[in-house]
Amino acid sequence: MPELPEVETVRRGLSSVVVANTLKQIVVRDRRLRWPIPTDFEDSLVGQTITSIDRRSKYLLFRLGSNRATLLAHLGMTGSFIAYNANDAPALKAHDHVDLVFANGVLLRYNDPRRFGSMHTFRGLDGDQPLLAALGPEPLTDAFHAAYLYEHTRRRTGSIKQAVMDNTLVVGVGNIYANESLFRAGIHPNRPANRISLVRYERLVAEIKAVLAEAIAAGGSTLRDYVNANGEPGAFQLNYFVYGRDGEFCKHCSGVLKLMRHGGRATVLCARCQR
DNA sequence: ATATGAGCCTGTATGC
DNA sequence: TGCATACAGGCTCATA
Repeated sequence: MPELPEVETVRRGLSSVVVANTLKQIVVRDRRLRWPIPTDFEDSLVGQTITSIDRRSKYLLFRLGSNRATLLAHLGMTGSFIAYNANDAPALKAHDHVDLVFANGVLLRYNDPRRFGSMHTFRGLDGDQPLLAALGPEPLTDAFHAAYLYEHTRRRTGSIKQAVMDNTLVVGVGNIYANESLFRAGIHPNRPANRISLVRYERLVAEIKAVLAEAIAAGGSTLRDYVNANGEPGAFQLNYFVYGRDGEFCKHCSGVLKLMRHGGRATVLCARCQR
């Protein structure tokens, strides 16, 4: 399940193979993603050159050369982009929904069993895109800092776990990294967001940045589906303190890790280390 | 502004 | 062995 580190790893891998290359052919086998792939999708891409790939939250933004447009893609829960040589690409598998074929022989294949991902092109500013307009700051930039988080949680009585996963507050912190950063910061996931001091927010922000940066450095986490642009898994799952470890021992105090739920999402915590 | 829950979707794991 | 069920959970949308 790609979160920010996984999407960033994909972005880097894809950039090295498609930037400065021109799209020759688009094959859409199934338009039914999170939203249907628009019928003008293929025409808006053929002949376009990728100038760069950016990331905003967990969205990939393929910048197109001549018409100042952008291909906006989201991997959802189970989406993957894998780069092949068009000559020796493997046989089609289930859920290979889209192929992007480049003039230099690169084939980008999008596979997404659960079809929670999305893909469409747009022209104009990112901020005019409804999917991007309301997003909070990027966690790895200076715009995301303790005072910001403190100020924007003064009226939030809901749990800190749900707050850090709210994309209007900060983007890119999914369930896994929310669990990990709260453990690392020693904050109980149930704690109301407006009952956390600025000092503790400084710790939390530092841990969110650290865990995301470490995960990117490890090539992301692979639990089941995630692979990078070369089809390879990440390694950060080996460094989890709490996620998926309920019933096991806390790596700090050896207490037994507890399972609870926030908004239907699994939360794992150490009740002794997190207050 | 904040909070909650439904719904999207299929593969995998579990229980009977 | 089959079948039913729960779960995984990022995201948007509707509702309060």
